[in-house]
Amino acid sequence: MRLKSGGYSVKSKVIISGSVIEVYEYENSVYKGYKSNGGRDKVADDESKEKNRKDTLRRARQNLRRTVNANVWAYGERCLPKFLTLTFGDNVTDLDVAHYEFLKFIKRLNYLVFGTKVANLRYTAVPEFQKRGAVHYHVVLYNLPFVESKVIEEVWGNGFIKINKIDDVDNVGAYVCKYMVKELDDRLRGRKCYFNSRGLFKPIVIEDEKKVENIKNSLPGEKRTVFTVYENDYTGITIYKQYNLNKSN
DNA sequence: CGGAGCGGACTGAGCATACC
DNA sequence: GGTATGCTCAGTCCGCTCCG
Repeated sequence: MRLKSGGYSVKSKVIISGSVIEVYEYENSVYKGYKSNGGRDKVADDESKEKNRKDTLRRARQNLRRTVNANVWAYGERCLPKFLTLTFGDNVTDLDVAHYEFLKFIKRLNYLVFGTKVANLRYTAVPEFQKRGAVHYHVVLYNLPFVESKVIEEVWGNGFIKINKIDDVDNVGAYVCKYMVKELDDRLRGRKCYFNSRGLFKPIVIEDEKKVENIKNSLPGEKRTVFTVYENDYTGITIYKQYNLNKSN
């Protein structure tokens, strides 16, 4: 349905992130492509701020999950995805210092593996504060060929590392999200709570009514992992279903 | 010399935020 | 659920240093 503002309305939506397929069905049509006066022109009060932060964190987690699922296992048999945990030996608590070291590490590892300064390494990283206050990183490497963990530890050079291949996790995105800070930490206020390399695959969003219908009809019921109904101020009663084609029965 | 790695300048993608 | 805004930071290019 076209709207006079040039926008259109959507009743249902499908988002495909790798093997994970999400289906949204809205009670109220959702308008897209219209002009709104969103944006910022004043500072929110404390109560709104709290709400905004929770919103931000929820969305960040959602985007993180989708991005990871859209990229994991997307780079062929020879570059299977790996989990990497980077820990600082020294008690590095400053995010700027940590990020700086992290970026240098990515550059070195990229150079070692691909023999070029062009950034080929594809990754997603989530910083986390440990109990002792030190920063450490959970990284998903999407296209790293086999490298001995001893070598990676040398390249890191800031402490110890742990690397695992990812094989028996159905929903890697959800798994990584667990590492993302639960409550938005003050130390991460206004900062990125995860970051990606450029050039990653993006989740595919389908809004065309016929295509959505076709997909809905072809989804195998036994692969459904989530079914929830919730109410939202803007979409009304919303039905959410999630399928994972990797789900083992 | 040449490989490895750092860092500065520039640029644009995308994250956090605010509001509908 | 959506969009708009602001701005940080990741990628690129490339020159420099260090060190064998």
